[in-house]
Amino acid sequence: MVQITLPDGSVRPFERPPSGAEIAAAIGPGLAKAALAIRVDGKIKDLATVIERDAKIAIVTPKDKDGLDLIRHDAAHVMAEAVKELFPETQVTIGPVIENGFYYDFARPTPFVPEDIEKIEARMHEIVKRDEPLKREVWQRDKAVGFFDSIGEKYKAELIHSFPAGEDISLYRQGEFIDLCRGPHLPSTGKLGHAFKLMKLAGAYWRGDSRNEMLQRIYGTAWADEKQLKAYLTMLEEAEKRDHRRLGREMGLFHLQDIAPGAVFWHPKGWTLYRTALEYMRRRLEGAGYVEVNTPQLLDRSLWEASGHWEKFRQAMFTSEAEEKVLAIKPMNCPCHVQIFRQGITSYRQLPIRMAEFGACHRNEPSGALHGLMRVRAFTQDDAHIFCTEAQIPEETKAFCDLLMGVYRDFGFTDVVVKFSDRPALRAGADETWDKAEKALKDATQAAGLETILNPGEGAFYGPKLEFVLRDTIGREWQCGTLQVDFVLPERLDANYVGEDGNKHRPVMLHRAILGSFERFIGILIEHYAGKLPLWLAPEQAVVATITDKAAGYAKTVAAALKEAGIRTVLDLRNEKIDYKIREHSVAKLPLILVVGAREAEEKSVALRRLGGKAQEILALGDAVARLKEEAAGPRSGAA
RNA sequence: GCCGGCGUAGCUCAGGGGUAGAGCAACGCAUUCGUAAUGCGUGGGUCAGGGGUUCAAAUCCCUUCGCCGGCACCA
Repeated sequence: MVQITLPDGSVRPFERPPSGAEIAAAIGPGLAKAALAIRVDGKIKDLATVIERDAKIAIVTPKDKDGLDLIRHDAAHVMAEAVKELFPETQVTIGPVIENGFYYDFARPTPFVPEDIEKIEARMHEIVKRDEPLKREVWQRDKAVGFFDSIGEKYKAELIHSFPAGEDISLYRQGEFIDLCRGPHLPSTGKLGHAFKLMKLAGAYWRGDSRNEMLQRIYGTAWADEKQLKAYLTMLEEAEKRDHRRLGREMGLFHLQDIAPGAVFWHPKGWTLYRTALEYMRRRLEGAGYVEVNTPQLLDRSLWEASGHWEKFRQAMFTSEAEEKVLAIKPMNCPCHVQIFRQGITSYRQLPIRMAEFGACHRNEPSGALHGLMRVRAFTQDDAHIFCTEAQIPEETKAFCDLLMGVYRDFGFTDVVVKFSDRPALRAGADETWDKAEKALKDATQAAGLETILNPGEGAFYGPKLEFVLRDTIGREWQCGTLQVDFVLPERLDANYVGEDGNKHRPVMLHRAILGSFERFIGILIEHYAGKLPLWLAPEQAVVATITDKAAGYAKTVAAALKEAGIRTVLDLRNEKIDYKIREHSVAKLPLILVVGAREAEEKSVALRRLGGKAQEILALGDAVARLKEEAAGPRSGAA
């Protein structure tokens, strides 16, 4: 007698040890049909698993997150089976579940071409129709290695070699195809259903190492039903519509050009947006007790040798020559800031010094990494270095976290994940120093009311760091802010201050940024808002559009009044129908349209229409200006 | 950097050995209009760059550059 406890707490006795499928059938025929796997005391197993003793179980269906993962995992296996049938010379390697789908990496002498993908997908649907049962088999390790070697699957054999010795190996058989896999799996290929689609073809290195051979990866997406699949595909289309590269062009913000890979040509509107963000940051930093500096672009090689960049980051640095000297274009501002710190003698009374620079940096990013504004070679950071004593780390960190969260809020981001990266295996500095630095960072984030996720061993070699990740409207994550504790650079570049005791001491440097690079952050803003920027950031905030020439004189008065109030205003006096003008300015995502015709000119009013809205609001000119001035001024928090 | 795809007018794209095309945009003329596209007309090209095959190349081949999707990288 086996007692099976169901999720609702009820207990069912079975005469003989039942399989998962039998339990599902005992509960009901609907569930039996939907059943994909069984959860036994919290662990997912094949539906065929026989439950030998009393247990708490749950039947896994496509509605579970786990069930969906099973579907995706099986989709990968079915794809591998399809590939083996169509292209028998191909070797299979690994095929995991990923967010929204799955992939499988294949090894073959010639890469797949896009038409192959269609054939593979069609074959997958056939395999689902065949409804092949999946059977788990447990093999001895040596036998498994021998088997995979014998059928020419050397990657699988290599995988088994990397598994712990003495462990039995599980294989799953479906039709003619047999694959190394931990499982669990669906009972048969028919359970996969047809809500999947192969998405893209890509190269990927074996075991993620660029020294290894490149495999052919096929990505796919898979869902519990057609409706979910369609929703996902629609979401991808929506994401494409908010692509900052497309919107940047459509809205006339910037362009990129072959003659300057990884560098941005900012057009007037884009530059206005950039400046608005920069001036906002400048105001916030001033309010938070920072001083702003500006340092050279080209610096002698000797500085970079001293800082350690020449040794570690040479390949990412652009260099130039002048009179037989090698100069490097700065990839970072920090060594320059230490130079300013070193001028004259600094007293402990002056610390902390918060030194900010909107410094233009260049990094020679690999060509394949470049991506619109998100990954560029020339960029400007909202960079600052806080020179302080060890004792000041907690309060400076707390103050920084507060400032950062306020800034994100003002830009419209409230969902922020904080990652805490602690000491890496290879590091500089004594363990006691690390203890102090890590504790200080952690305490300070707590004091600032922030939860952190541990990122073990991912700190910089010179100190622990915090990383601030924003989540945008459609759920994507962007790492923007950072705070790094650095004991090394002050040492290498010989920065000192005179302490209370009259002796020389090393300051600690906190490297910190909130937006990261302006280029990238503006890209994120564009995508977050799908181009519909909040009023205070919009490059053109208002347009005054006339209905007839008769209102032109008055329209000029209205535009002048708005400009006088500091609102970025354009005037549209063109001889076009008002429908045309409204459509054009709406497509351009201009937040405020003020329509004026004979009636408004007569009454000294405006008809205000907001982007996306249908209704118009008739306001007296003076009221409109006063109200819009207030709205367009932007966030007030922390303003200096 | 690596694998695959792509590069034709400002944008979106058709054309695939024999005179370079469309829509939108731009420009001109007419229209003076009440909340998401008025009509007619005009101009616009090193078919990414270089080399080759051919009587003839946007088209076929080689190569360089750039872009796109991944991978690796992201100090």
